Amino acid sequence: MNNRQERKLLTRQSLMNAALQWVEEGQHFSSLSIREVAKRAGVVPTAFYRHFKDLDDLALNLVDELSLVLRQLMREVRQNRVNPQHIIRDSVQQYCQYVVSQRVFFIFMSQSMTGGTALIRQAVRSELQYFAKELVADLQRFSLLPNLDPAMMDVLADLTISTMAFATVQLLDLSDASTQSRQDFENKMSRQLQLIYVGAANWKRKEPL
Amino acid sequence: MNNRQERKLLTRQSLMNAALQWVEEGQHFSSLSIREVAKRAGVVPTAFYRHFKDLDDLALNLVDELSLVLRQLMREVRQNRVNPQHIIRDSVQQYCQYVVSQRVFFIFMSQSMTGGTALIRQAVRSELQYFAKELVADLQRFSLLPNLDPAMMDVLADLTISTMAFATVQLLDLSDASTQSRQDFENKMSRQLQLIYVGAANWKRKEPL
DNA sequence: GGTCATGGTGCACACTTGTTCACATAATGT
DNA sequence: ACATTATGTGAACAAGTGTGCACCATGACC
Repeated sequence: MNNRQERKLLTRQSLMNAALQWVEEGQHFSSLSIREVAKRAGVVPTAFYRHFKDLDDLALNLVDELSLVLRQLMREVRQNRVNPQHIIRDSVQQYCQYVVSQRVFFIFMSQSMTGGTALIRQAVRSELQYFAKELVADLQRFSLLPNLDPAMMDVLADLTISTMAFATVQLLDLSDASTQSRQDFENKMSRQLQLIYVGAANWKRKEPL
Repeated sequence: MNNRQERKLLTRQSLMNAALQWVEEGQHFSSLSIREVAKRAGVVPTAFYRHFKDLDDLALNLVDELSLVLRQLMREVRQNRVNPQHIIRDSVQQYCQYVVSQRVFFIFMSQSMTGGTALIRQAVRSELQYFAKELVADLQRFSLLPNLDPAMMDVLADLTISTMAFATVQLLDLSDASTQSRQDFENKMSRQLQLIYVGAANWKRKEPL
């Protein structure tokens, strides 16, 4: 047979995909069992232990995959940036499309933010933090919003991420998948972000607490 | 013995409390079993069926309880409103305090937004919708933000709720419970909401999409 | 006071779960 | 070529799971 490492990575991937399949079917990750994931991966239960200590371990590796997915998302959105007049609307549209195409990862992310072990929540949160940091970097790179001091910049980034994250949950749950309601949703999301950035643009340094 | 109905309500409440206890211990609701909840309620497993069809049924009733908790929260915050100069900061502070005092309900809410059955997610979401509606009503009652048309008013309300919901998740997870980090958190949350409402105040009707 | 419905009990069943252990098989290193 | 070591197998166990059933005690009702 082929290289042994490759074979190992292959079944390992099978296990991770099996877990994702589980959450894609609407089940919660925390109700997944070792036997179930093994069965779906077409492997005997005990083989699981050759790859992961337990399901939390597997989840952490899924977060790593999620991390890659998020980074690619950022790259794509950054590259396709064209007209600065429509940054928000265009970014939102691309974002939504990406979420739909990578649905299962974002479901997993949503579940893990409130679901898993403290460690897993921590891991997901730190991914989002990274996202926020990048956003701040972008805003500074183009010298947008010079009226915001660094602290407010962080607040703005966190708020942006928070809004996107919550919107993502709703988008994933959008039962009516018609083009119309998708469009409505994107409009609403754009409006929300616009509201935030109008606020940022009009922020005065000395705003009281 | 006492009235039979009372007795029934009592064990029913025991079951619901047992479920809450489970999530309070950091477990996810979806990994709760009938036998476990029965054991914690000090009752035999089959007795469960005298009160609920299954665990989803119980969860729905928990959402009803959650509903009451949320309504009381609104009432409290509305009553204690004093200085309009500090509405946001004061409301945030009261809100955070309430979340901490009713911790378990908000954990359950967080879990259920991304966790449970479609039906349960729906139920929780509709509670939040109600919250948003009330917020809009308040804003209109005091004729604040007359520059916003009804559609933008809804956007603003949704955004507010979204921000609060996401912040709640973080607050519940705040490992460091020191007064200092609590204070920092409340400040950040206040800043975020201020940003939003500065945006709302400066919103022009004709803002492009 | 006798009947009945209600809510709780205990047992039973078949099924799933995590984890162990001895074993097979085939790629790898020498 | 041979010994080793990594990966997957299968049986086995004790524990936990949902749920059906017969039962029983007792408050409710006429």
